[in-house]
Amino acid sequence: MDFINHLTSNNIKPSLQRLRIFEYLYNSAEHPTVDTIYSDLVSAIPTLSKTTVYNTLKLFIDNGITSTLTIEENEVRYDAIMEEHAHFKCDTCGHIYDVEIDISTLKFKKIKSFKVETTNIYLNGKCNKCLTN
Amino acid sequence: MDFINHLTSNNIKPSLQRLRIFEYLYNSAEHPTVDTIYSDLVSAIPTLSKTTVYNTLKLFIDNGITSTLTIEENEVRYDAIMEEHAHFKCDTCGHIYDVEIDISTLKFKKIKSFKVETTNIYLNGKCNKCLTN
DNA sequence: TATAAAATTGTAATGATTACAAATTTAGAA
DNA sequence: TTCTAAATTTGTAATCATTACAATTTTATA
Ligand SMILES: [Mn+2]
Ligand SMILES: [Mn+2]
Ligand SMILES: [Zn+2]
Ligand SMILES: [Zn+2]
Repeated sequence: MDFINHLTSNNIKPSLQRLRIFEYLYNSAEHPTVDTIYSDLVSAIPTLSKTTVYNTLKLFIDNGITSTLTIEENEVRYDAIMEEHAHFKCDTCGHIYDVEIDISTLKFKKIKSFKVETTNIYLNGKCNKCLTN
Repeated sequence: MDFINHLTSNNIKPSLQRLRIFEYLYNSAEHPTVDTIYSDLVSAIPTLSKTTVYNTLKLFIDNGITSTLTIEENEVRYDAIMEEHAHFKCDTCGHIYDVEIDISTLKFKKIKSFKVETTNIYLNGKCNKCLTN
């Protein structure tokens, strides 16, 4: 993944902050919150402001290279993987897993006349790690 | 629907406030927010406090007769229909529709070893009303 | 270099939710 | 019925994530 090119080709000027934030988000499997992103990056960018993290994520979202996850109310999480997938949150360890899903298998009744643009699927339960412990 | 019996059989003493809040929620198709619930009921119960609305909804959730909807971040919505169904939010008119869905048709890859306990499905798009206008 | 635009930063404001203690209501014993 | 304790409701203050906004810094370009 060429991050500079990815930002540039999505009309985002690749400043240091934007690059680091996107790299972090893309490489993290954690679907981090703003606080986590800020905490983990502030040592590498000592001048970083939390406002910049908010601003930057909003920019990413507006330009279609990041999406939000509200699997749990009161905590917004961010995801730089834009390919269609669902999310599974383990009630025990709290980890959020990506789940591959074929949305075409979803059979809705009675909404043929609606135009569905996005589909969000959130699962809760116990992951295999927690089940075998 | 016998509301008093519904509350009682779920270990909730049916006070006036609890009854009115549950009735309102059950009869509303709007998936209302705390603010809407409070605003719409305060004329009928002039002493009603917003804290009571929060407390009561938490009680309903803990006792399994209400669930939350976080289809949009920054606004929590409530639903007294506990039968499995998905939600569709129209981007144009903002209305949230119930959508019948057969979750058994969902085909996940690679999570056979996970134990899925709840499934939340949120759709966004345009409803037929807004499409034909 | 000089200037304007863009980006970043820090602080204050907002708004939803929660904490908590006081007031009121309810239920049961005497 | 009257008294007392528990349950419920209420109002206010605290918390915390997010947003607004103005000041500062950086970048681009003439
Ligand atoms: Mn993901
Ligand atoms: Mn519903
Ligand atoms: Zn787990
Ligand atoms: Zn509509």
